Amino acid sequence: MRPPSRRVVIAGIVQSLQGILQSVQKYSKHSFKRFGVTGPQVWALRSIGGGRGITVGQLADAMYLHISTISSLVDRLEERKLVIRRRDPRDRRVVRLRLTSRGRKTMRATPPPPRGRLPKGLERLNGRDLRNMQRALRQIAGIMEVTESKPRLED
Amino acid sequence: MRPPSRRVVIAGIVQSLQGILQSVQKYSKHSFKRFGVTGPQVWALRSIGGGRGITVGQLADAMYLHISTISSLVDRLEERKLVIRRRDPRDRRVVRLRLTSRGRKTMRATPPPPRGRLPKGLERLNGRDLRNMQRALRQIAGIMEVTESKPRLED
DNA sequence: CCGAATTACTTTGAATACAAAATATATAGG
DNA sequence: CCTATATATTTTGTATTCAAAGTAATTCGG
Repeated sequence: MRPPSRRVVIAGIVQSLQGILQSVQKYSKHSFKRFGVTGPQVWALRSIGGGRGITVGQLADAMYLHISTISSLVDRLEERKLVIRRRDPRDRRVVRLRLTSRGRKTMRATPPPPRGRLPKGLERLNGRDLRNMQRALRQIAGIMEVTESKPRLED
Repeated sequence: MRPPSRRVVIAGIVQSLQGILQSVQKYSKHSFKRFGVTGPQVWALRSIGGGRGITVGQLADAMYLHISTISSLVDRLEERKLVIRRRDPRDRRVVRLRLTSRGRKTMRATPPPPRGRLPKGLERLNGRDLRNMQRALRQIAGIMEVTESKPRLED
């Protein structure tokens, strides 16, 4: 039993990545059918959570998404009475978000979405695996020429 | 100078992955501004290529996308006179796709999109890095619980 | 204190992506 | 032959995503 050829390894890598990209969408559809909320919506509910009034911009940072994406996502959550928008009286440019009781119930009922699950899952890996993973992803990012979006290290 | 903490490494990993996911879209926007075709469109042009009449279903397989996604993508390519749809006379359910001369010109003028660029980029890595990468992506896929979409190894 | 710049968010517009329903054609069974 | 089933594609509907333009509120410089 000889080791897999470079070609096979490369094909496997491309496929894994494709699978990761799609698992996000697959989860989303499945979640919508079962619980009535999509993946990003679940993720947003969890990010808003019990905290008292995360802002739209903070939510965008937390989810690594464009503010306008969050804005329309929140529109839908608000339509479904899962979230409430409230202008901050001190700085009236700011909108603060809170879960309704329905929102909290939905949040508790739905399993965490793939992207939300990742950090916790990584906790269980050892340091060596983590460093390898970081290296690998940086290499991929380099090949795909990612322009470092937001260099915030928060440590 | 102490080594980065686990937290920082994990944050870095999540960010890299997010960056990879987004680089696809970023490239697409950039490509559209510069060349008038988006990433998936470039990828489709290349997949159709010089071959004589790939079908819509085959293109969906090649790009790992849903047929309906391809159908509307081809709509846009056809509107812009980059592609021609032609019903197969033998089996009139089948639609075969070809590039127009404009389509070929556009294909040659645009750089390959991220997802198309990945396999070639990986060629330049050494075996150790490739194996590490495969391991890393499998771990991530495991955490995200990817349901193996299409087990086609083509080797 | 007032205009300019900045900040926070929303709106608009377009592409991508999937699923489900609809359409059209082909094949198989009786 | 004709109906049922299968296959290939399109259509419809919704969500996600980004960028750019627009709106409203705050802050800063003179």
